[in-house]
Formats: sequence, structure tokens, C-alpha cells
Amino acid sequence: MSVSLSALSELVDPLDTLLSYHLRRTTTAATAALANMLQPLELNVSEATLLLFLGANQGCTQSDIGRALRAQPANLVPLINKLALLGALDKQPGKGRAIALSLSDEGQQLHAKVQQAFARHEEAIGRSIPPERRDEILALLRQVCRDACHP
Amino acid sequence: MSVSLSALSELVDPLDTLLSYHLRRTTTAATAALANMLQPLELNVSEATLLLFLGANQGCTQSDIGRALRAQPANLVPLINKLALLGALDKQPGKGRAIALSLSDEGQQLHAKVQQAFARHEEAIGRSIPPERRDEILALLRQVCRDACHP
DNA sequence: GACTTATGTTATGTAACATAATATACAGAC
DNA sequence: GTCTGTATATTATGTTACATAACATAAGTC
Repeated sequence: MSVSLSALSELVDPLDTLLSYHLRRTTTAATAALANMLQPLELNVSEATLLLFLGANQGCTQSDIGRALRAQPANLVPLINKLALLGALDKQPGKGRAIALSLSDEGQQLHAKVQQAFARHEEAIGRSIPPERRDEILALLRQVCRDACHP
Repeated sequence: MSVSLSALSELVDPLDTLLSYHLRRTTTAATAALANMLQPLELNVSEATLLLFLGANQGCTQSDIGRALRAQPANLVPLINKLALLGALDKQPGKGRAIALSLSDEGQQLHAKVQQAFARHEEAIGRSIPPERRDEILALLRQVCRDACHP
């Protein structure tokens, strides 16, 4: 029996007790699963996230989105273009160079489907989480995000 | 006052109640903070993670690593090359084409520094998490990872 | 010796970020 | 009214973390 195989049987994972490691691992897996659910809609996770946000904030601009979702405006361009390409967007001139974005009828229909997909995914995650813990964990994640950024 | 600005004041975030969204957001922020801490060592998060694993599993092979960390062997190549470039690795012929990897003295020293960085980062995350909740949350993350992958 | 399997490597593609530079529209100063 | 600063949108480009496909090599099995 080889060195590597005997080592394998007693393989130790020094990362297994780290929150940071499991955050990364779990998020990767969950995001992949969500991407899978969105594939029939021909949207990736970022595009679908944007669509959800637009559905709740009709008339907002690209920089509104950037601030709310903490995304660089430059990174929103291809996402908005994709949604526009699908005919999901209505654009109206806004203040200055701003463009007020809202969902077209087609966008509304897509929005409903995206909401369903996110809800199913959320339910899949929720199966592993006691309902009474959910809000607490949500609050902890928000707080870690706020605090971990500013060491 | 423009449409977009008035909308901004009442901006709604339909994503704020989603576990999946906050998992992504928090992980992104935490990983960026970790990357920051590793910068003085000239290692990125993946390289440092590999180094930690190797320190605990001297003599393992590339495919051992792939299985343990659920990484594609092809994606390990540049990481191993980077560690080898830093003189952190000892390579010994193993079974078949396998190469048994272990840490050189230099690698051991780097390993200690990486451990410190990870510990500081873990402590930073931990500041937002009640100590008595930590193990429970770790267990939940592991379970979500296991379950969310297989819908 | 031929076939199968395990392993490592190369090439390539995708997605989600980031920064820097540029162009445009508006607001206010003068 | 022109000038200047600011907000906004866009383009180009780079980095990192994944993934797949194709290939080369070493070993065991029949």
C-alpha cells in the first residue's frame, strides 16, 4: 500500500473547524445549485439577482443599484444589457445621464419565475436549518458581513 | 427631486431576507478580508488553504488533495506550482505517476504564518458570533453544503 | 501484450468580481 | 453665459476561482 493511500485513510482536514472555510465551501455549493435552477430561464445568478431587485424598485437607476447591492457600476453594464436583450427592461430618461429602469411586461413574467426559483432554492437551504434558527442566522450573516469587512 | 432619488429613499431590498443572498455577500466580504491578511505573505486564499492542508497531511498527493478539498486536479496545478516556486514544497516520487507532497523547512515557516493569519481572520469573524453558537453554525454550514448540492 | 484505471498536466472557457480611463449631463459659482 | 466640479454611464482590461476536454504516463489485470 502506497504512502499516499495510507495517508488518505487518516487524512486530516485542518480547515474543517474554520467558519471562513465552510462559508466559502457552502456558498460555492449553494450558488452552483441556484445557478442550476436558473438555467432554464437563461439567467445566471447575478442577472437574476438584478431582476429581483428591479422588480422591487421600479424606476431606479444603475447607480442606485450599485449602492444597494454594493456592486461597481461597471460590473452592472453587462447584466443590464443581458436583461435588455431579453426584452425585460423599460428605460426612461432620468436626471442627468441617469436612466430610470423598470420591468417590461415580459420582465414582470420573468421576474415571477425568478422569484419562484429563488424561493425553491431558499427552501432547499432551509431544509437544513431549523426554522426557529433562521432569523438568528440571517442576522449573524449580516453582522459578520458588516464587521469582517473592516478589520 | 428626481424620480430615482425619491425612489432611493424608499429603496426596498427583496434580497435582504434571503439566506442565499447573505451567504454570498458575507462570504465575498470575508474572503476579501482574508485575502488582505494574506497579502504580506504573497499568497492568495487558495494557495494558503492548500498550504494549511499540506501542513496537516504531509506526503499526500495531488489527487488526495482534490478529493479532500473537492477541487479539480487541473485547478491545483497552478497552486502547487506557486508553492513550489516559493520553495515551500518537497516532492517525492509516489505510486504510479503520483507525487508525494510535503512541506520543506521554508514551507513549515510559511505554514506557521498562514496559520496565524487564518486564526486572526477566524477571530475577526468570531467577534460577530456568540461563542456558544459557533459549533452549531459550523454544523449547519456543513449540512447545508451537503444538502444544497443535491436537490 | 492489450486493456483499464489512476494520476498529473495543458489548454481553454465561464463567472464574478476589481480598477482606470473616458464621455456625458447637470448644478452652481463667478 | 461660461467655467468648474460632480454624478452617471460606459469601455477596456485584469484577477481569481471555478469548470471541462484532451492528452501523457504509470501501474495493475486479463
